[in-house]
Amino acid sequence: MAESAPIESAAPGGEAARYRLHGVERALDTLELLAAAGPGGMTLTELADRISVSKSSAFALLQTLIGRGFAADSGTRLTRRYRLGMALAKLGDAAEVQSPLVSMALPVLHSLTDATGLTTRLVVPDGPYAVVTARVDAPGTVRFASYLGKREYPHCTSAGKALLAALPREQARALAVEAGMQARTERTITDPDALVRDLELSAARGYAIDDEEDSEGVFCVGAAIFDRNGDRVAAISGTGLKLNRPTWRMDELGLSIRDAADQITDALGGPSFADRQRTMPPFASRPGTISSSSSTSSSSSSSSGRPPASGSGRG
Amino acid sequence: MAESAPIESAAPGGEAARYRLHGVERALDTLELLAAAGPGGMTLTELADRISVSKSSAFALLQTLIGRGFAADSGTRLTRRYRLGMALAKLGDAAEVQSPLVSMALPVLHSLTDATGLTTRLVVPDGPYAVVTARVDAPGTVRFASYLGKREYPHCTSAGKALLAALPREQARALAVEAGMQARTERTITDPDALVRDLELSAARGYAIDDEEDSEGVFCVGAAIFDRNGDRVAAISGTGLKLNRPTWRMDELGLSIRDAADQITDALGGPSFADRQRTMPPFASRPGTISSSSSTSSSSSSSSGRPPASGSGRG
DNA sequence: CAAGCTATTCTGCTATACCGAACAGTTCGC
DNA sequence: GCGAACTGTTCGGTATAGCAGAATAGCTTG
Repeated sequence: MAESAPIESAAPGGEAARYRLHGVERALDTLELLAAAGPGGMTLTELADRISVSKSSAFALLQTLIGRGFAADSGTRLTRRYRLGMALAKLGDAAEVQSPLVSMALPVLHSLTDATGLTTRLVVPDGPYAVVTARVDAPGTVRFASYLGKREYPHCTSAGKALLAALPREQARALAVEAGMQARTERTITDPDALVRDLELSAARGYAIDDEEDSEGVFCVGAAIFDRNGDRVAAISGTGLKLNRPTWRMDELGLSIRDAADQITDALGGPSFADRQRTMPPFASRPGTISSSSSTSSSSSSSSGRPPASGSGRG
Repeated sequence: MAESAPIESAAPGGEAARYRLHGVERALDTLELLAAAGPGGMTLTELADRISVSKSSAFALLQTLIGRGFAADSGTRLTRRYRLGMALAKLGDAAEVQSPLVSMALPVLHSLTDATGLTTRLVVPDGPYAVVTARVDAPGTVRFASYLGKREYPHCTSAGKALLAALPREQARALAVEAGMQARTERTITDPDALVRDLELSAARGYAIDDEEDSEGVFCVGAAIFDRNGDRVAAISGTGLKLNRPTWRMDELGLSIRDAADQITDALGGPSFADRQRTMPPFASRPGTISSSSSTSSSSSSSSGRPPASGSGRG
């Protein structure tokens, strides 16, 4: 309609996506939507609605995905529901192996779980949050519900606090406030000043503790991982039931976690705990400009590793 | 390393591909190619060659995948290599949860590993082979290299033999021969008649044993899982080091594996070991009229496409 | 038995995403 | 130190891939 005017689509917002394939994006949308749908799966019309395409397009999409094992269907014509296919399990497994960070962390997590009996996790920062990237379940007993990709709060989880404690004080405070500092249990720290004091302690000893602050009866301890620039790139944490575990025991576990994190930091060429204590005063405000964000190198979204609208989003 | 022979069986479609989206298929090709590339990843031109598209198309494809976290790149302009992204780990995790079979099997595998100290796996049949679909690593010691999607041989692995032993005699024999019955160690059974005798024993006791037949120093025991039609749909297996483990111990473990498999079979509404012994004589040739292969659903290509000339009999 | 939902099939039009070729860096060979 | 040769990146024209919309078929409900 009207003049085609192929001039500059002038898309408001990010134009970092110059070479983006429309159809492929829809397919990825579909996969993520199916993942979010849970075990129940979704119906075709529901999916077509959510990704804003016609039913016929969604149908073709699903046929393609199913033919390759990336999706699966069940039920009869009227009761049909679509879910993810097992081809993705294979790729997900390969992705973990191919990720340098995960492949280095997994053996450490395994031996940590063997030694302590805790469920251990690797998380990476995403804005204020910590997203679970790898996990090793503890044997026996209950399994903690932590699917990969889960976003944990910064103010009430050990991994979140470990990541915060590796930042300058003001920045850590700002991130925590940004995420809301919502009360999860009676012991959740909801006051920014109290949190800052807790982070100071965490930075000084090299590990953070969540003592039933995120979930009743559950504690966890976490420590950050640093790259060769001294920037925090991840954190590991160990989770267990508070039952029969006195407080002093958590500090003992904290040291194990800190050592394990240092193993990975060392493999990355980063500074050990002792190094960090020496070179950078714990939790201090770093001199100079803090934010440093706006550079927008934009050559490609590769090296930054940060998705366009990640940090401030949330809503 | 070590050409484990069975390469892809990915059905090129040929039929039922009426509503297939080309662009999406290329994206999925890319992902599977990257997965096969291993930790080293691939270069752009290499990938463009393998999927038969121009470099510019492959570039756009990768940009799209990277923008969504489905792929990742590293290195500088000339040293750049592409690999899978961590978004796939999240989806793979979700796919496991959504798969009814896997979600039922995982708790069983966990407790089996807890109880026996073995590394346990869930496999599903794919033609003559058994592909690993879920896995629980044993604590400590060595980890056995078994990525998800690995195809195991029918004639020299416990899971493969357990699946064969759930078929009519002639069909099992044909499948094993089709897969080659290649010698993997000195103890590998390479004679079809000897294998059939071993399968008869396996069917009678309800579990199969691989005693260093696939890998030196490694044993495993496996048992099949049946659906409500009495068809084998999967198998579970436990793997351990032969070291210090006498033969009679393997039979003890076999009973545990068989019981665990029966738990899953029961959840599926299938016949227990005792039921099977009663209704169907072990490893007998079924009368020709039984609709073993052609399952009822199969409306679309949902159930796995089997390679054309597989030994499914009936023509 | 009809109403109302579902997944499928079909067809034409348009914009999508291919290709080929030129550009721009970086690392080799000599 | 220069050029050859390889990488990834950019750009436009063009055919085709894949979109929307409506019509069909199947099942479940009242």
